[in-house]
Amino acid sequence: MRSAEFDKEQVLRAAITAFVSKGYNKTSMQDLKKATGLHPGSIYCAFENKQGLLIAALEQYNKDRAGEFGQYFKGNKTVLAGLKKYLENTVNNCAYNGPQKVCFSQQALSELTQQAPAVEAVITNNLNNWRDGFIDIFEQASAAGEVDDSRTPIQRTQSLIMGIYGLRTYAHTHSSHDVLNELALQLFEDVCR
Amino acid sequence: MRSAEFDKEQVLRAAITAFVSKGYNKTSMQDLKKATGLHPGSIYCAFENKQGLLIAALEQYNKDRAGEFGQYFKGNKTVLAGLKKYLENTVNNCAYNGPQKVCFSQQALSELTQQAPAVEAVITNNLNNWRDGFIDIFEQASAAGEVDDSRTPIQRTQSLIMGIYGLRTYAHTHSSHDVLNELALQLFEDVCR
DNA sequence: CTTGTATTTGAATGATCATTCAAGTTTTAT
DNA sequence: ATAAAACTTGAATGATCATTCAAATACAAG
Repeated sequence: MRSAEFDKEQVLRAAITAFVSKGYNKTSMQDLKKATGLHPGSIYCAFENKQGLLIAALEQYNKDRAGEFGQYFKGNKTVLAGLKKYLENTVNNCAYNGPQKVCFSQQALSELTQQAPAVEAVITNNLNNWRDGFIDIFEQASAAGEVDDSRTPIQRTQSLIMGIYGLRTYAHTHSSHDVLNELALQLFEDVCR
Repeated sequence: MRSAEFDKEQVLRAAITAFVSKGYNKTSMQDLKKATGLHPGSIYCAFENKQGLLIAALEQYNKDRAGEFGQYFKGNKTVLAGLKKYLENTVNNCAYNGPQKVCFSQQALSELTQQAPAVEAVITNNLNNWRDGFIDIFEQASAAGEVDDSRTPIQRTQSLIMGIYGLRTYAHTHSSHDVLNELALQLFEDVCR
């Protein structure tokens, strides 16, 4: 009996950074060793294999993002003001030149779609949680009369998520902060109209 | 002096299918040999290396898509009717379960962003051509009075492209034909409003 | 302190991969 | 017909990779 010497959250966040910067397939165990400080054997002892580390990292990412999500919807006059802030933050992340530019879940989804069911399951779970958060937001906005009932919270959420996906992909080629801001604002209007 | 024995377009289309089904990194030369019928040496003789084949394939894809693009905007009563058809086709491709589900350019962009400048340049060129096509469409629509001038053709194009990116990504997890259709219709309305 | 158990280490393993190359084949030009 | 040039073949090469493993280390319980 002996407990692990490393801090799991710290290791997983380091792994996330490594995976995001090169993509899953191009990130070698050596890269992960450098990033996490864990030797290959330790990684296998703790996470079974490389894919297990990816799954654990995706789960950590989900946890982190879920916590972040709540922050944007506390202490605002209106629910929609929180959504606007959330979108501004998304734009800033997209326009920022460096790692973490993309969403880890979205990146992994693009790379591993239809290739690793276990990974896809975790990602789908992540995205469903995210979606449920937005549905809740739009239900609140609807109850507060901030949006009318011409579209259901689910419909608005679907359009919003689609828009955010698109915004992130758009940023891959055109990362002008101004254009992205304009697009995000238009998305906000279209979704809340 | 001797001309190549293979049909270049045919080879490149086979390569596209191979790349799309596994992603660039996971597609081995053996996979490409099987898909194209070309031995490794021939591929290197004709395309320099694997990345050269990818670039040639992306250029072929661009050509094919450019031809396809025009088809959707010929013989319609209105310009916007053509756009609607185009979006319907996009939905069908997304909902279709199999290879070619995703856009080759978009897939390669996600996988190789900030890792292969030569590849990124070709993709950016592809996407710029695509964008210019839409700008032209919206200028026609504007001239014909099908859309007002509350937004410029460029702005409408940016929102449309963002939406299509999002639609394709959305389809990765939720490929219900009905939901995608609804999303596409809403996108159409938002962009043409 | 001792023993059992779990983790860590880091080199070894075997597979896979992109690329090269020398020999063979086909075409073109003379 | 002959030679030169270009393409094809497919095995060889060397690098890289995920994974394994045996030895070393550290912890917990008795």
